[in-house]
Amino acid sequence: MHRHDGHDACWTDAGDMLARAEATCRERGLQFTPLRREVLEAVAGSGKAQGAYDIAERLSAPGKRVAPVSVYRALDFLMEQGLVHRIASRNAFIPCAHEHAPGEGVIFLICRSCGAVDEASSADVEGGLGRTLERAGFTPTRSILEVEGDCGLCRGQGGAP
Amino acid sequence: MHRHDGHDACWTDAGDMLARAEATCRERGLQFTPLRREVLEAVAGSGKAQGAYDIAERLSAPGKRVAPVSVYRALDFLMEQGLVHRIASRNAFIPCAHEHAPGEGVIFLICRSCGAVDEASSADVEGGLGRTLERAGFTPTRSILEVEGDCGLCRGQGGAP
DNA sequence: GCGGGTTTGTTACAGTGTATCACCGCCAGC
DNA sequence: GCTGGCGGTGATACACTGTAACAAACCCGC
Repeated sequence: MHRHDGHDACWTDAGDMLARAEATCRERGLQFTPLRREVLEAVAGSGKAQGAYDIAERLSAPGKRVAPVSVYRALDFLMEQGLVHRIASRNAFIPCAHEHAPGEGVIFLICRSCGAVDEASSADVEGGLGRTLERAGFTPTRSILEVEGDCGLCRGQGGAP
Repeated sequence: MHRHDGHDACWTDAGDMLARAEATCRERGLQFTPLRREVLEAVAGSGKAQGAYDIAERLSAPGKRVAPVSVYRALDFLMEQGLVHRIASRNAFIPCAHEHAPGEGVIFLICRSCGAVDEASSADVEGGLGRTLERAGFTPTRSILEVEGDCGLCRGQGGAP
């Protein structure tokens, strides 16, 4: 399981992630274009989940506007490649913190104080969910599990920094 | 656990639900106003999850417009009372199909063919999730668990009706 | 009746996401 | 070299989702 080691060092190194993204795309014969790289950097640049419009604003500069629609396209691509996750309860995006086994479920732990999003996984939860779905006669294709609360660091500090 | 017994009879009787809503509000000293009743009926009237704007449109008639903002307020109230659930992955709302034990987690099973949303709960999943969160040092306040897939009926029929 | 709280109506607006078309760059094939 | 296709990007417009702010109506106890 992935654990916080500090509010600003929550994610794996940005360099690692970019290298992994590049490798993944090359391997699959897909283009890791400058825009896609910048969007991934922007998503990873903050410890928090980023909205598409936040990303667009962050990438825009006087004389170089990045439209939200471009950001959405890049995000769609990055999500398809499993490099970025979408947080449905926030309409926001986070970089994928690690490689997932194919089909492995992810649990998002969203801190309501500092806004950081941690990823966890649990065979325990998955097993229980699988059994529950089977009992219900339901064949899953995708599942979303998001938990809001207080991360250990924030609780220790008694609130947001 | 709640089970489908047909595409059009998925929910508990609308009458039951309205009676329950009325009782809940009376018991808590809250008003079950005509608007709130209509919104609850509209949410329950279709087997599918309804968007707020769909509900507004459905409640509007020539000469009597119901604005989305009013629907949102009614939905907020109904959600606070636990009479309606929000499906984060769809930005849509469904009636609560049964009484939940306080603090009990709910699993939403969303059929991608027929759009019906079933509710399930599982002590198994909750236990596993609780242990996982504890290991992560995370204190939960709210959790969302939504599974998309094919319900038994649709899979049996090989698709949407 | 009056004051105060709650509910609803109305308008305006912010935020989120998609459709559509045009343009560019690249590369295979002639 | 030219051309035609294809994926990526830019740009505009638009639909959908949700909230803020204020006014009017309503209800209830005094």
